[in-house]
Amino acid sequence: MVKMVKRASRAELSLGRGPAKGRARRAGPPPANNRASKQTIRCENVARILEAAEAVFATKGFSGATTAEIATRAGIPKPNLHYYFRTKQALYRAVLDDILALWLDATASIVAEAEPADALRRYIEAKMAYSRTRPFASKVFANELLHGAPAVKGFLGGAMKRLVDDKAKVIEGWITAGRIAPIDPYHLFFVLWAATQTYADFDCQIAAVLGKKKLGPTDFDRAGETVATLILRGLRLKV
Amino acid sequence: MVKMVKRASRAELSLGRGPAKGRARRAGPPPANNRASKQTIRCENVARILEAAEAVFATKGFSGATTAEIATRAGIPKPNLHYYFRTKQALYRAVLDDILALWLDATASIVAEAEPADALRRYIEAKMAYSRTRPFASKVFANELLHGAPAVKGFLGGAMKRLVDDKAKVIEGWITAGRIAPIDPYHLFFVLWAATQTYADFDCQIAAVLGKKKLGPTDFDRAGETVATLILRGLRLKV
DNA sequence: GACCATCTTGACCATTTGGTCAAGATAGCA
DNA sequence: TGCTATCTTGACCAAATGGTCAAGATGGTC
Repeated sequence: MVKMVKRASRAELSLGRGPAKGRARRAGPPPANNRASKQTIRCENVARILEAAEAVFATKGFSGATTAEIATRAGIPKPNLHYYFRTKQALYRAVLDDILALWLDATASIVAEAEPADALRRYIEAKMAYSRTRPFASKVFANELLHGAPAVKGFLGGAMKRLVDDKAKVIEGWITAGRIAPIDPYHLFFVLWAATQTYADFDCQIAAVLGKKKLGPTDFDRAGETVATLILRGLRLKV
Repeated sequence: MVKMVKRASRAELSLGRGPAKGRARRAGPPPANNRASKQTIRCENVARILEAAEAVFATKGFSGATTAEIATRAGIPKPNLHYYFRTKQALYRAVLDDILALWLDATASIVAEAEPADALRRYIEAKMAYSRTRPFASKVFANELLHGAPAVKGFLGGAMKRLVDDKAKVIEGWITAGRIAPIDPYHLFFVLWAATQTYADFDCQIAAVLGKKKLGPTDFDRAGETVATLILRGLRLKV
Protein backbone atom coordinates (compact mmCIF):
# COMPACT_ATOMS: atom_id res chain seq x y z
CA MET A 1 0.00 0.00 0.00
CA VAL A 2 2.94 2.24 0.55
CA LYS A 3 4.88 1.34 -2.55
CA MET A 4 3.18 3.13 -5.39
CA VAL A 5 4.70 1.25 -8.23
CA LYS A 6 6.83 -1.79 -7.98
CA ARG A 7 10.13 -1.81 -9.80
CA ALA A 8 9.04 -4.47 -12.20
CA SER A 9 5.84 -2.79 -13.25
CA ARG A 10 7.50 0.58 -13.46
CA ALA A 11 10.03 -0.80 -15.87
CA GLU A 12 7.18 -2.42 -17.73
CA LEU A 13 5.53 0.93 -18.30
CA SER A 14 8.58 2.40 -19.86
CA LEU A 15 9.66 -0.44 -22.03
CA GLY A 16 11.63 0.22 -25.14
CA ARG A 17 11.08 -0.84 -28.66
CA GLY A 18 11.14 -4.57 -28.64
CA PRO A 19 10.80 -5.79 -25.09
CA ALA A 20 9.35 -9.08 -24.03
CA LYS A 21 5.67 -8.88 -24.86
CA GLY A 22 3.07 -11.05 -23.26
CA ARG A 23 4.11 -13.08 -20.27
CA ALA A 24 7.81 -12.88 -20.79
CA ARG A 25 10.11 -12.67 -17.81
CA ARG A 26 8.38 -15.57 -16.07
CA ALA A 27 9.07 -16.25 -12.42
CA GLY A 28 10.74 -19.55 -13.29
CA PRO A 29 14.25 -20.50 -12.24
CA PRO A 30 16.82 -17.87 -13.09
CA PRO A 31 19.45 -18.79 -15.68
CA ALA A 32 21.90 -21.19 -14.10
CA ASN A 33 24.98 -19.08 -14.79
CA ASN A 34 25.44 -15.81 -12.95
CA ARG A 35 26.67 -14.07 -16.08
CA ALA A 36 24.72 -11.44 -17.99
CA SER A 37 21.40 -13.02 -18.78
CA LYS A 38 18.94 -11.04 -20.86
CA GLN A 39 16.95 -10.30 -17.78
CA THR A 40 20.00 -9.17 -15.87
CA ILE A 41 21.11 -6.98 -18.73
CA ARG A 42 17.82 -5.16 -18.79
CA CYS A 43 17.69 -4.79 -15.02
CA GLU A 44 21.19 -3.48 -14.78
CA ASN A 45 20.85 -1.07 -17.65
CA VAL A 46 17.53 0.25 -16.44
CA ALA A 47 18.95 0.73 -12.96
CA ARG A 48 22.04 2.44 -14.27
CA ILE A 49 19.98 4.73 -16.46
CA LEU A 50 17.59 5.61 -13.66
CA GLU A 51 20.45 6.45 -11.34
CA ALA A 52 22.13 8.64 -13.93
CA ALA A 53 18.86 10.28 -14.82
CA GLU A 54 18.07 11.09 -11.21
CA ALA A 55 21.39 12.85 -10.83
CA VAL A 56 21.12 14.79 -14.06
CA PHE A 57 17.47 15.76 -13.58
CA ALA A 58 18.34 16.89 -10.06
CA THR A 59 21.17 19.15 -11.08
CA LYS A 60 19.81 20.41 -14.38
CA GLY A 61 16.07 20.22 -14.10
CA PHE A 62 13.90 18.50 -16.67
CA SER A 63 14.49 20.92 -19.52
CA GLY A 64 18.13 21.42 -18.69
CA ALA A 65 18.85 17.72 -18.66
CA THR A 66 19.84 16.16 -21.97
CA THR A 67 19.40 12.54 -22.82
CA ALA A 68 22.94 12.60 -24.17
CA GLU A 69 24.32 13.57 -20.77
CA ILE A 70 22.25 10.97 -18.99
CA ALA A 71 23.43 8.33 -21.42
CA THR A 72 27.06 9.31 -20.99
CA ARG A 73 26.71 9.24 -17.23
CA ALA A 74 25.11 5.84 -17.45
CA GLY A 75 27.98 4.70 -19.67
CA ILE A 76 25.89 3.81 -22.69
CA PRO A 77 25.25 5.37 -26.11
CA LYS A 78 22.24 7.60 -26.42
CA PRO A 79 20.23 5.33 -28.75
CA ASN A 80 20.58 2.61 -26.17
CA LEU A 81 18.99 4.84 -23.57
CA HIS A 82 16.11 5.44 -25.96
CA TYR A 83 15.81 1.73 -26.40
CA TYR A 84 14.92 1.34 -22.73
CA PHE A 85 13.00 4.56 -22.33
CA ARG A 86 11.29 5.74 -25.47
CA THR A 87 11.22 9.40 -24.50
CA LYS A 88 12.85 11.75 -22.05
CA GLN A 89 9.42 12.27 -20.55
CA ALA A 90 8.96 8.54 -19.94
CA LEU A 91 12.36 8.33 -18.29
CA TYR A 92 11.48 11.29 -16.11
CA ARG A 93 8.25 9.65 -15.05
CA ALA A 94 10.10 6.49 -14.16
CA VAL A 95 12.53 8.46 -12.01
CA LEU A 96 9.66 10.21 -10.27
CA ASP A 97 7.83 6.96 -9.60
CA ASP A 98 10.83 5.72 -7.67
CA ILE A 99 10.90 8.90 -5.64
CA LEU A 100 7.22 8.98 -4.79
CA ALA A 101 7.46 5.56 -3.21
CA LEU A 102 10.33 6.71 -1.04
CA TRP A 103 8.41 9.76 -0.06
CA LEU A 104 5.45 7.91 1.39
CA ASP A 105 7.49 5.36 3.31
CA ALA A 106 8.86 7.86 5.80
CA THR A 107 5.54 8.43 7.55
CA ALA A 108 5.51 4.90 8.89
CA SER A 109 6.21 5.98 12.45
CA ILE A 110 3.18 8.26 12.73
CA VAL A 111 0.56 5.96 14.21
CA ALA A 112 -2.02 6.57 16.92
CA GLU A 113 -0.56 4.05 19.33
CA ALA A 114 2.92 5.56 19.28
CA GLU A 115 4.32 7.96 21.80
CA PRO A 116 4.03 11.34 20.02
CA ALA A 117 7.54 12.49 20.92
CA ASP A 118 9.08 9.24 19.71
CA ALA A 119 7.02 9.10 16.57
CA LEU A 120 7.76 12.66 15.56
CA ARG A 121 11.42 12.40 16.39
CA ARG A 122 11.64 9.25 14.34
CA TYR A 123 9.81 10.89 11.46
CA ILE A 124 12.18 13.82 11.50
CA GLU A 125 15.16 11.48 11.60
CA ALA A 126 13.79 9.53 8.67
CA LYS A 127 13.15 12.59 6.56
CA MET A 128 16.53 14.01 7.44
CA ALA A 129 18.24 10.76 6.57
CA TYR A 130 16.46 10.84 3.26
CA SER A 131 17.77 14.34 2.64
CA ARG A 132 21.27 13.20 3.43
CA THR A 133 21.31 9.95 1.52
CA ARG A 134 19.04 10.74 -1.42
CA PRO A 135 19.57 14.43 -2.14
CA PHE A 136 19.06 13.94 -5.86
CA ALA A 137 15.70 12.33 -5.33
CA SER A 138 14.61 15.19 -3.13
CA LYS A 139 15.77 17.72 -5.68
CA VAL A 140 14.01 16.09 -8.57
CA PHE A 141 10.80 16.08 -6.58
CA ALA A 142 11.31 19.69 -5.48
CA ASN A 143 11.92 20.73 -9.05
CA GLU A 144 8.78 18.98 -10.16
CA LEU A 145 6.71 20.77 -7.52
CA LEU A 146 8.34 24.09 -8.24
CA HIS A 147 7.12 23.92 -11.79
CA GLY A 148 3.56 23.12 -10.87
CA ALA A 149 3.83 19.35 -10.58
CA PRO A 150 2.72 18.62 -14.15
CA ALA A 151 3.69 14.98 -13.82
CA VAL A 152 2.62 14.22 -10.25
CA LYS A 153 -0.47 16.35 -9.70
CA GLY A 154 -2.54 13.21 -9.66
CA PHE A 155 -0.36 11.63 -7.05
CA LEU A 156 -0.45 14.71 -4.82
CA GLY A 157 -4.22 14.96 -4.81
CA GLY A 158 -4.59 11.18 -4.63
CA ALA A 159 -2.33 8.84 -2.74
CA MET A 160 -0.46 11.58 -0.95
CA LYS A 161 -3.57 13.46 0.12
CA ARG A 162 -5.11 10.27 1.45
CA LEU A 163 -1.97 9.46 3.40
CA VAL A 164 -1.78 12.92 4.91
CA ASP A 165 -5.48 12.95 5.73
CA ASP A 166 -4.83 9.75 7.58
CA LYS A 167 -1.83 10.99 9.48
CA ALA A 168 -3.57 14.28 10.26
CA LYS A 169 -6.26 12.28 12.02
CA VAL A 170 -3.59 10.66 14.13
CA ILE A 171 -2.23 14.07 15.09
CA GLU A 172 -5.71 15.32 15.88
CA GLY A 173 -6.21 12.30 18.08
CA TRP A 174 -3.10 13.18 20.02
CA ILE A 175 -4.33 16.74 20.44
CA THR A 176 -7.77 15.67 21.59
CA ALA A 177 -6.19 13.29 24.06
CA GLY A 178 -4.10 16.15 25.38
CA ARG A 179 -0.91 14.37 24.42
CA ILE A 180 0.41 17.30 22.37
CA ALA A 181 -0.47 20.99 22.28
CA PRO A 182 -3.03 22.14 19.71
CA ILE A 183 -1.74 22.79 16.21
CA ASP A 184 -3.05 22.55 12.66
CA PRO A 185 -2.00 19.03 11.71
CA TYR A 186 -1.71 19.74 8.00
CA HIS A 187 0.48 22.76 8.41
CA LEU A 188 2.52 20.84 10.94
CA PHE A 189 3.33 18.39 8.17
CA PHE A 190 4.10 21.14 5.71
CA VAL A 191 6.57 22.62 8.17
CA LEU A 192 8.14 19.23 8.83
CA TRP A 193 8.57 18.54 5.14
CA ALA A 194 9.99 21.96 4.48
CA ALA A 195 12.35 21.92 7.43
CA THR A 196 13.83 18.57 6.58
CA GLN A 197 13.91 18.73 2.80
CA THR A 198 15.50 22.14 2.76
CA TYR A 199 18.75 20.44 3.73
CA ALA A 200 18.70 18.45 0.51
CA ASP A 201 17.11 20.92 -1.84
CA PHE A 202 18.92 24.05 -0.80
CA ASP A 203 22.09 22.49 0.56
CA CYS A 204 24.29 24.92 -1.30
CA GLN A 205 22.66 27.87 0.42
CA ILE A 206 23.00 26.31 3.84
CA ALA A 207 26.59 25.33 3.20
CA ALA A 208 27.42 28.82 1.98
CA VAL A 209 25.85 30.50 5.00
CA LEU A 210 27.63 28.09 7.34
CA GLY A 211 30.85 28.92 5.50
CA LYS A 212 31.43 25.36 4.36
CA LYS A 213 32.15 23.81 1.03
CA LYS A 214 29.66 21.00 1.54
CA LEU A 215 27.34 19.80 4.27
CA GLY A 216 28.76 16.93 6.32
CA PRO A 217 27.14 14.33 8.58
CA THR A 218 27.61 16.54 11.63
CA ASP A 219 25.68 19.32 9.91
CA PHE A 220 22.81 16.96 9.30
CA ASP A 221 22.93 15.75 12.89
CA ARG A 222 22.81 19.26 14.19
CA ALA A 223 20.03 20.12 11.77
CA GLY A 224 17.97 17.13 12.81
CA GLU A 225 18.51 17.94 16.46
CA THR A 226 17.43 21.54 15.95
CA VAL A 227 14.33 20.65 13.99
CA ALA A 228 13.34 17.99 16.48
CA THR A 229 13.88 20.34 19.40
CA LEU A 230 11.85 23.12 17.84
CA ILE A 231 8.99 20.84 16.87
CA LEU A 232 8.83 18.89 20.11
CA ARG A 233 8.95 22.03 22.20
CA GLY A 234 6.49 23.54 19.75
CA LEU A 235 4.06 20.80 20.64
CA ARG A 236 4.91 21.18 24.32
CA LEU A 237 6.56 17.80 24.53
CA LYS A 238 9.55 16.85 26.62
CA VAL A 239 12.66 17.17 24.51
CA MET B 1 23.43 48.22 2.77
CA VAL B 2 20.42 46.04 2.39
CA LYS B 3 19.70 46.74 -1.25
CA MET B 4 22.28 44.82 -3.19
CA VAL B 5 21.92 46.57 -6.45
CA LYS B 6 19.86 49.60 -7.14
CA ARG B 7 17.41 49.50 -9.99
CA ALA B 8 19.32 52.02 -12.03
CA SER B 9 22.66 50.30 -11.77
CA ARG B 10 21.12 46.94 -12.39
CA ALA B 11 19.63 48.17 -15.62
CA GLU B 12 22.99 49.70 -16.41
CA LEU B 13 24.69 46.35 -16.14
CA SER B 14 22.37 44.75 -18.60
CA LEU B 15 22.24 47.46 -21.21
CA GLY B 16 21.47 46.56 -24.74
CA ARG B 17 23.27 47.38 -27.91
CA GLY B 18 23.32 51.12 -28.14
CA PRO B 19 22.26 52.58 -24.83
CA ALA B 20 23.27 55.96 -23.49
CA LYS B 21 26.99 55.66 -22.86
CA GLY B 22 28.94 57.91 -20.55
CA ARG B 23 26.88 60.13 -18.30
CA ALA B 24 23.63 59.85 -20.12
CA ARG B 25 20.40 59.79 -18.18
CA ARG B 26 21.37 62.83 -16.14
CA ALA B 27 19.39 63.79 -13.07
CA GLY B 28 18.26 67.00 -14.76
CA PRO B 29 14.61 68.02 -15.15
CA PRO B 30 12.48 65.32 -16.73
CA PRO B 31 11.01 66.05 -20.14
CA ALA B 32 8.18 68.56 -19.78
CA ASN B 33 5.54 66.36 -21.38
CA ASN B 34 4.39 63.22 -19.63
CA ARG B 35 4.38 61.29 -22.87
CA ALA B 36 6.87 58.55 -23.67
CA SER B 37 10.29 60.09 -23.29
CA LYS B 38 13.30 58.00 -24.19
CA GLN B 39 14.00 57.47 -20.53
CA THR B 40 10.45 56.45 -19.80
CA ILE B 41 10.42 54.04 -22.69
CA ARG B 42 13.51 52.27 -21.45
CA CYS B 43 12.26 52.13 -17.87
CA GLU B 44 8.88 50.81 -18.82
CA ASN B 45 10.21 48.23 -21.22
CA VAL B 46 12.86 47.03 -18.80
CA ALA B 47 10.28 46.74 -16.05
CA ARG B 48 7.84 44.92 -18.27
CA ILE B 49 10.53 42.51 -19.43
CA LEU B 50 11.73 41.82 -15.90
CA GLU B 51 8.22 41.10 -14.74
CA ALA B 52 7.56 38.75 -17.61
CA ALA B 53 10.92 37.08 -17.15
CA GLU B 54 10.32 36.49 -13.46
CA ALA B 55 7.05 34.75 -14.21
CA VAL B 56 8.47 32.61 -16.98
CA PHE B 57 11.67 31.70 -15.16
CA ALA B 58 9.55 30.79 -12.13
CA THR B 59 7.26 28.45 -13.97
CA LYS B 60 9.71 26.98 -16.47
CA GLY B 61 13.13 27.25 -14.86
CA PHE B 62 16.10 28.81 -16.57
CA SER B 63 16.54 26.20 -19.27
CA GLY B 64 12.84 25.73 -19.80
CA ALA B 65 12.20 29.42 -20.27
CA THR B 66 12.50 30.76 -23.80
CA THR B 67 13.27 34.33 -24.65
CA ALA B 68 10.46 34.15 -27.17
CA GLU B 69 7.93 33.37 -24.45
CA ILE B 70 9.25 36.11 -22.21
CA ALA B 71 9.06 38.58 -25.06
CA THR B 72 5.52 37.57 -25.92
CA ARG B 73 4.48 37.87 -22.30
CA ALA B 74 6.09 41.28 -22.14
CA GLY B 75 4.23 42.25 -25.30
CA ILE B 76 7.27 42.97 -27.42
CA PRO B 77 9.08 41.21 -30.27
CA LYS B 78 11.98 39.02 -29.33
CA PRO B 79 14.72 41.13 -30.90
CA ASN B 80 13.50 44.03 -28.81
CA LEU B 81 14.03 41.99 -25.69
CA HIS B 82 17.56 41.27 -26.82
CA TYR B 83 18.06 44.95 -27.35
CA TYR B 84 17.54 45.57 -23.63
CA PHE B 85 19.16 42.39 -22.35
CA ARG B 86 21.89 41.05 -24.55
CA THR B 87 21.55 37.46 -23.42
CA LYS B 88 19.11 35.24 -21.60
CA GLN B 89 21.75 34.85 -18.92
CA ALA B 90 22.00 38.61 -18.42
CA LEU B 91 18.24 38.87 -18.13
CA TYR B 92 18.23 36.07 -15.61
CA ARG B 93 20.88 37.81 -13.54
CA ALA B 94 18.87 40.99 -13.58
CA VAL B 95 15.79 39.14 -12.33
CA LEU B 96 17.83 37.52 -9.58
CA ASP B 97 19.34 40.82 -8.48
CA ASP B 98 15.86 42.14 -7.85
CA ILE B 99 15.02 39.09 -5.80
CA LEU B 100 18.14 39.09 -3.67
CA ALA B 101 17.39 42.61 -2.50
CA LEU B 102 13.89 41.56 -1.45
CA TRP B 103 15.31 38.60 0.35
CA LEU B 104 17.56 40.55 2.66
CA ASP B 105 15.00 43.17 3.55
CA ALA B 106 12.77 40.85 5.53
CA THR B 107 15.22 40.38 8.39
CA ALA B 108 14.81 44.01 9.44
CA SER B 109 12.84 43.14 12.56
CA ILE B 110 15.55 40.90 14.05
CA VAL B 111 17.49 43.32 16.25
CA ALA B 112 18.91 42.89 19.73
CA GLU B 113 16.70 45.54 21.31
CA ALA B 114 13.46 44.01 20.07
CA GLU B 115 11.21 41.73 22.07
CA PRO B 116 12.09 38.27 20.70
CA ALA B 117 8.50 37.14 20.35
CA ASP B 118 7.52 40.29 18.47
CA ALA B 119 10.59 40.28 16.30
CA LEU B 120 10.21 36.64 15.29
CA ARG B 121 6.51 36.91 14.73
CA ARG B 122 7.08 39.92 12.54
CA TYR B 123 9.81 38.13 10.62
CA ILE B 124 7.56 35.19 9.97
CA GLU B 125 4.78 37.50 8.86
CA ALA B 126 7.14 39.29 6.51
CA LYS B 127 8.46 36.10 4.95
CA MET B 128 4.97 34.70 4.64
CA ALA B 129 3.73 37.88 3.01
CA TYR B 130 6.58 37.63 0.59
CA SER B 131 5.55 34.08 -0.26
CA ARG B 132 2.00 35.23 -0.86
CA THR B 133 2.69 38.36 -2.85
CA ARG B 134 5.87 37.42 -4.71
CA PRO B 135 5.59 33.70 -5.35
CA PHE B 136 7.41 33.98 -8.67
CA ALA B 137 10.38 35.64 -7.05
CA SER B 138 10.57 32.93 -4.44
CA LYS B 139 10.37 30.25 -7.07
CA VAL B 140 13.08 31.71 -9.23
CA PHE B 141 15.34 31.86 -6.22
CA ALA B 142 14.43 28.34 -5.16
CA ASN B 143 15.14 27.07 -8.63
CA GLU B 144 18.50 28.78 -8.64
CA LEU B 145 19.43 27.18 -5.32
CA LEU B 146 18.14 23.81 -6.38
CA HIS B 147 20.57 23.78 -9.26
CA GLY B 148 23.57 24.66 -7.15
CA ALA B 149 23.25 28.45 -7.21
CA PRO B 150 25.60 28.96 -10.17
CA ALA B 151 24.62 32.60 -10.43
CA VAL B 152 24.33 33.59 -6.76
CA LYS B 153 26.98 31.53 -5.01
CA GLY B 154 28.95 34.68 -4.41
CA PHE B 155 25.98 36.39 -2.85
CA LEU B 156 25.23 33.45 -0.59
CA GLY B 157 28.74 33.26 0.82
CA GLY B 158 29.06 37.03 0.88
CA ALA B 159 26.29 39.47 1.68
CA MET B 160 23.87 36.82 2.84
CA LYS B 161 26.35 35.04 5.05
CA ARG B 162 27.35 38.32 6.68
CA LEU B 163 23.73 39.21 7.30
CA VAL B 164 22.95 35.85 8.84
CA ASP B 165 26.13 35.90 10.96
CA ASP B 166 24.88 39.21 12.25
CA LYS B 167 21.38 38.05 13.01
CA ALA B 168 22.69 34.82 14.53
CA LYS B 169 24.57 36.96 17.04
CA VAL B 170 21.32 38.67 17.95
CA ILE B 171 19.68 35.30 18.55
CA GLU B 172 22.63 34.14 20.62
CA GLY B 173 22.34 37.30 22.67
CA TRP B 174 18.72 36.50 23.39
CA ILE B 175 19.67 33.01 24.44
CA THR B 176 22.49 34.16 26.70
CA ALA B 177 20.14 36.67 28.28
CA GLY B 178 17.68 33.87 28.91
CA ARG B 179 15.07 35.56 26.77
CA ILE B 180 14.55 32.50 24.57
CA ALA B 181 15.36 28.83 25.01
CA PRO B 182 18.67 27.55 23.61
CA ILE B 183 18.73 26.67 19.94
CA ASP B 184 21.22 26.70 17.10
CA PRO B 185 20.65 30.16 15.60
CA TYR B 186 21.70 29.23 12.09
CA HIS B 187 19.48 26.21 11.87
CA LEU B 188 16.69 28.26 13.37
CA PHE B 189 16.96 30.53 10.35
CA PHE B 190 17.10 27.62 7.94
CA VAL B 191 13.89 26.28 9.43
CA LEU B 192 12.24 29.68 9.27
CA TRP B 193 13.17 30.15 5.64
CA ALA B 194 12.05 26.67 4.73
CA ALA B 195 8.78 26.86 6.60
CA THR B 196 7.74 30.15 5.07
CA GLN B 197 9.04 29.77 1.54
CA THR B 198 7.55 26.34 1.13
CA TYR B 199 4.18 28.06 0.76
CA ALA B 200 5.41 29.85 -2.34
CA ASP B 201 7.72 27.26 -3.81
CA PHE B 202 5.61 24.17 -3.31
CA ASP B 203 2.18 25.78 -3.27
CA CYS B 204 0.76 23.21 -5.66
CA GLN B 205 1.64 20.38 -3.30
CA ILE B 206 0.10 22.13 -0.33
CA ALA B 207 -3.00 23.05 -2.27
CA ALA B 208 -3.36 19.48 -3.50
CA VAL B 209 -3.02 18.00 -0.03
CA LEU B 210 -5.51 20.51 1.35
CA GLY B 211 -7.85 19.53 -1.47
CA LYS B 212 -7.95 23.02 -2.93
CA LYS B 213 -7.39 24.36 -6.39
CA LYS B 214 -5.23 27.23 -5.19
CA LEU B 215 -4.04 28.62 -1.88
CA GLY B 216 -6.06 31.58 -0.67
CA PRO B 217 -5.36 34.33 1.87
CA THR B 218 -6.90 32.30 4.68
CA ASP B 219 -4.52 29.45 3.94
CA PHE B 220 -1.58 31.80 4.26
CA ASP B 221 -3.00 33.22 7.50
CA ARG B 222 -3.39 29.80 8.97
CA ALA B 223 0.06 28.83 7.76
CA GLY B 224 1.65 31.91 9.29
CA GLU B 225 -0.17 31.31 12.54
CA THR B 226 0.96 27.69 12.68
CA VAL B 227 4.57 28.49 11.91
CA ALA B 228 4.63 31.31 14.45
CA THR B 229 3.03 29.13 17.10
CA LEU B 230 5.47 26.28 16.55
CA ILE B 231 8.50 28.53 16.55
CA LEU B 232 7.51 30.68 19.50
CA ARG B 233 6.61 27.67 21.60
CA GLY B 234 9.76 26.04 20.28
CA LEU B 235 11.73 28.86 21.84
CA ARG B 236 9.61 28.71 24.98
CA LEU B 237 8.03 32.06 24.36
CA LYS B 238 4.51 33.09 25.16
CA VAL B 239 2.36 32.62 22.10
C1' DG C 1 24.35 -25.30 -35.20
C1' DA C 2 20.34 -22.68 -36.51
C1' DC C 3 16.88 -19.60 -35.43
C1' DC C 4 14.78 -15.91 -32.76
C1' DA C 5 14.28 -12.22 -29.56
C1' DT C 6 16.77 -8.92 -27.37
C1' DC C 7 20.27 -5.61 -27.20
C1' DT C 8 23.81 -2.22 -29.22
C1' DT C 9 25.37 1.72 -31.87
C1' DG C 10 27.12 5.00 -35.65
C1' DA C 11 24.88 7.96 -38.66
C1' DC C 12 21.25 10.84 -39.40
C1' DC C 13 17.15 14.21 -39.18
C1' DA C 14 13.65 17.78 -37.88
C1' DT C 15 12.73 21.09 -34.57
C1' DT C 16 13.64 24.38 -31.23
C1' DT C 17 15.95 28.26 -29.73
C1' DG C 18 19.39 31.83 -28.38
C1' DG C 19 21.06 35.32 -30.75
C1' DT C 20 22.12 38.51 -35.04
C1' DC C 21 21.39 41.86 -38.69
C1' DA C 22 20.11 45.62 -41.17
C1' DA C 23 16.61 48.58 -42.40
C1' DG C 24 13.23 51.52 -40.73
C1' DA C 25 10.73 54.40 -37.04
C1' DT C 26 10.83 57.72 -33.34
C1' DA C 27 12.24 61.07 -29.72
C1' DG C 28 15.37 65.00 -28.62
C1' DC C 29 17.78 68.86 -29.86
C1' DA C 30 19.99 72.85 -32.29
C1' DT D 1 13.98 71.39 -40.41
C1' DG D 2 17.61 68.66 -40.25
C1' DC D 3 20.78 65.60 -37.52
C1' DT D 4 21.78 62.11 -34.05
C1' DA D 5 20.95 58.64 -30.67
C1' DT D 6 17.71 55.49 -29.33
C1' DC D 7 14.33 52.16 -30.20
C1' DT D 8 11.70 48.61 -33.13
C1' DT D 9 11.15 44.47 -35.88
C1' DG D 10 10.81 40.92 -39.83
C1' DA D 11 13.96 37.78 -41.60
C1' DC D 12 17.53 34.92 -40.77
C1' DC D 13 21.30 31.62 -38.86
C1' DA D 14 24.13 28.20 -36.33
C1' DA D 15 24.08 25.12 -32.60
C1' DA D 16 21.89 22.00 -29.58
C1' DT D 17 18.88 18.34 -28.87
C1' DG D 18 15.12 14.75 -28.77
C1' DG D 19 14.37 11.11 -31.29
C1' DT D 20 14.87 7.60 -35.44
C1' DC D 21 16.82 4.00 -38.31
C1' DA D 22 18.87 0.10 -39.96
C1' DA D 23 22.51 -2.90 -39.63
C1' DG D 24 25.00 -5.68 -36.67
C1' DA D 25 26.08 -8.25 -32.14
C1' DT D 26 24.70 -11.31 -28.51
C1' DG D 27 22.27 -14.49 -25.45
C1' DG D 28 18.72 -18.27 -25.25
C1' DT D 29 16.56 -22.33 -26.84
C1' DC D 30 15.51 -26.25 -29.64
